[in-house]
Amino acid sequence: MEVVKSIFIVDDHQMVIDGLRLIIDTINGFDIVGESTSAPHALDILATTHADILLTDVSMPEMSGIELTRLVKKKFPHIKIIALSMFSESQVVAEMIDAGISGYILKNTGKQELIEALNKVSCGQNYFGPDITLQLMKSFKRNQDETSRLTDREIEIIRMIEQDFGNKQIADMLFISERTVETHRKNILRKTNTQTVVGLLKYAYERKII
Amino acid sequence: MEVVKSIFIVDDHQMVIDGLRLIIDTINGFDIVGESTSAPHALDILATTHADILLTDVSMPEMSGIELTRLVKKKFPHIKIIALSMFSESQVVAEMIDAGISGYILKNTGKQELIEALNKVSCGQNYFGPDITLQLMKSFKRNQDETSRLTDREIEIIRMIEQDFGNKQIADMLFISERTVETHRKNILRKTNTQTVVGLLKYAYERKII
DNA sequence: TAATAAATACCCTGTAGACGGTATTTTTAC
DNA sequence: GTAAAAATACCGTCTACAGGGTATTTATTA
Repeated sequence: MEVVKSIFIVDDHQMVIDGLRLIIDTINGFDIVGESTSAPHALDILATTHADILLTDVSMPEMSGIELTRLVKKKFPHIKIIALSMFSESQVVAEMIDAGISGYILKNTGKQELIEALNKVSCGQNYFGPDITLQLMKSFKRNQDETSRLTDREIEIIRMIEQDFGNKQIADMLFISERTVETHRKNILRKTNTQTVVGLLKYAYERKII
Repeated sequence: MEVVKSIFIVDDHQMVIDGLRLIIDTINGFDIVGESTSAPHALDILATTHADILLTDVSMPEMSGIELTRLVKKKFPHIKIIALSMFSESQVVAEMIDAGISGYILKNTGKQELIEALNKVSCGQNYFGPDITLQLMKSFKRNQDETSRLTDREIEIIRMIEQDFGNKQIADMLFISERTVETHRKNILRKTNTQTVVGLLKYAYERKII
């Protein structure tokens, strides 16, 4: 007898959830046990609902898919997570992988990819669409000599740079030395492979870091 | 016998045009003689259509309301122009006034304002909604010591600064001296009342200059 | 045609920040 | 408990650019 896997869906657009339901209803072996348009809300429900697989959007208003993934993996490590996204930004994909996802699929690809992902993940494997893999390869190549992931502190400082604060001001606000801010700035520019503030901000905007 | 004024509408959203039609149909003394969702297209039609009043959107893809206004005023000086906009950015309003509009109304205000504007403008007067007047007053106060309108060249340079080009590069691309770029940059910062590139770009983004 | 605005150009000064190091403490992870 | 990652900190150099002038040529407009 086949084991039916239970799925929980989180996406801030109800329409997307409905679409996923339609697709999943056509395949055997999976059962949707819950849904939510809000990540924090989903966390609450998951405490009282048994789910094997969590399908979650990446960009959501209250809480990003990355944060949700981290929290779910912490509280319910047995739940496998598949990320759904409109974009294949390698920075985001990398963070999601780091957060513990088992799969990442693009919303604009066909239902076949979703089905394959569900099957793979449900039997313990990972699934990343061809586009994603390609992106990751590129990104890896570009950053093979650089650990390019920005730290929380660095992102915090990027946000302040964007507010047009100088090193002195940032130092005062964070209660750290101006030297430290300089170091952070230096590391940020190196990691993002940019040379000036303007280039950095473009980089940040493109990757939706700020 | 009342003279019926003919109106031409330009807005890239057909929905807005339809809404305006509904409102204008309820009032006497006005007749819609044409419409277009494209500014260049509208210019063509106006050559063969008699219109007294042009209702135009401010932000449109191919050609902005400002450009359209300038061209219409040049080719058909008798046509009175009323600008429609979602925003009351004083910079934009000022440019529209400079271009030769007779009225400026916000899209989110009631139909009463539109009717009043049409009546005022059709008998040779101007009409600017209370919000607009307020904005202009503020702006005037802020810039009374500064001629703050940016020139075309200056905006061109802002766009290049945004692309993260240095003074040297900009100079080369525009075939002018680096000194000239420095002067422009200086004037831009003075006019926009900003100190750094980042501040300038924030200013530009807020006012939708770039 | 006279006046005004815009675009062009040069010079000098001071400083913020980009870029090169090195190094210690704290936090996280295994 | 130890290794790795992140955050902290300092130093020197050098350049791009902000900010202060002044001035000429080229539209534009009255």
